[in-house]
Amino acid sequence: MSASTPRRLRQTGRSRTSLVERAYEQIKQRILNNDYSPGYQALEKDVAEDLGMSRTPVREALIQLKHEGLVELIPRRGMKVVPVVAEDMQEIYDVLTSLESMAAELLARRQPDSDVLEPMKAATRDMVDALEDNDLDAWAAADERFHRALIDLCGNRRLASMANTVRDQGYRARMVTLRLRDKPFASADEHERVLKAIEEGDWQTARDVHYEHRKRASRELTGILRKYRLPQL
Amino acid sequence: MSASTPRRLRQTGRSRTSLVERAYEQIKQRILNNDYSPGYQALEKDVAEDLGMSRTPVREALIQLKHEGLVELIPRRGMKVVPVVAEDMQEIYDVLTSLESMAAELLARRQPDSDVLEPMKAATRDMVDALEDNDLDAWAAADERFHRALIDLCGNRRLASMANTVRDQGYRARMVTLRLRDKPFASADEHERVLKAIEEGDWQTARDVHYEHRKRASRELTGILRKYRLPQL
DNA sequence: GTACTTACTAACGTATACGTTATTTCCCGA
DNA sequence: TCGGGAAATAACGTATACGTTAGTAAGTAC
Repeated sequence: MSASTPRRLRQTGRSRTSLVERAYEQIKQRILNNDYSPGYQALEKDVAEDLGMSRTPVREALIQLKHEGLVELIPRRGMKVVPVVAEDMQEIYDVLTSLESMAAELLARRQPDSDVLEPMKAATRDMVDALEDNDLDAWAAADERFHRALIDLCGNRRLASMANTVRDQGYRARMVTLRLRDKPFASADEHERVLKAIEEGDWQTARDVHYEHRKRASRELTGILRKYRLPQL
Repeated sequence: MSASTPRRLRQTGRSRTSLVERAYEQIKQRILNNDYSPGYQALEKDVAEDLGMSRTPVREALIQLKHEGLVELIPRRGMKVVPVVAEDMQEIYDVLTSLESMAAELLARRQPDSDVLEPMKAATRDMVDALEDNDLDAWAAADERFHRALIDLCGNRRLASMANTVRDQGYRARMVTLRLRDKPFASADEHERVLKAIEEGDWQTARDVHYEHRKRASRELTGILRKYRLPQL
């Protein structure tokens, strides 16, 4: 009523993104940034207030996030940020191994021009540089870029969408374990071997090397989760 | 008002499944059964009337179906059953090849007891019998059961969910092409080889044989789509 | 006759109201 | 004091109302 309560603050007119999209992005960001930690529960109403909108767009965004495995919807208890345990991480990495090695195969089969692969090459170079600078965050970002580029370039949109979804599920765990693991020296080298095979059109090798790359990452990650007894991420 | 218009017909009390779930199942069934053919468009309101409920649960069901790639949601035009063209089928089968061959590998690695594999064995036997009886529908159903069982038994729930989703996307095309292709003699034999490798714990062979199995099916299917110039399925 | 503008219509996006149901708390009895 | 039941509360599921926007058609001007 008073001047301090600006009711009807609705986005009049020029909103390019719907409230559902905004709710989706913001909730997802909060989960990935650990603002909503694993296990965090909140009622639809509270999330809606948090985001300054009504329950409806929040509900629709939550349905999507449920599909992506980031939240669980429990009647009368609201949404819950699903914790990822070691077993989940195993599942996630097995799917990533499967989909990404197929992506490497598909990309290699397409015999892409050298410049098409530039994003992957640049990401790999950045990984080497970041490791020399001892900048783990930069390394992780570059590693993320490599895998994202591989997926984006493979030409299979369904595969890309699924791989991105499942990669997001492991994002928090990768961030947490980043400083608990040994220096990731092997990755850039493996990336270069994948790139070489792709450039040569040797799709079997591209697939097999990437398969081993992800398997190794999986072993490392689940090993750390067990070693440090990390209950959930 | 009159006795012929039973207002408040709402599911009072004992509804075990929510309207959203019912909407989801029914719309999906109609799509897979071709009651809603590829390209079919309908407004939210019309679908809601069709199912005898309001727009809200229909909307929420449609959001899920959009995520599964079965419908597209176009503002002011309602939902559209997404047609699957040859290129989509290639994408679908590449993903299936990837995920299912990983499933075969995972299952083989687990060294399952022989009786665990019984659903897959029974399905394979049924395929042989159906082919002898010249019963293509029974063959397709048994083939479907084999692949579903493989996915269910592999132990990776994320992989299973994704594989099921993408398999549904190809369902209509498989049904349509069932009678356009040569008799599927090879499949049961390939299934038996996968089973043998799984039982022996030879996960590389299980993976590779299943990979080739799906690749072959993919070639056949996309070949038929091109040969018969099937525009969309 | 064609093109542009304007007005009307219809569908969706969002908010909100309402009824149902699950959960929790309190009270009573054993 | 503990357990069970009932009532109250709170959250969700669903329906519906409302406002915005896009699409369409008609009319006018050039």
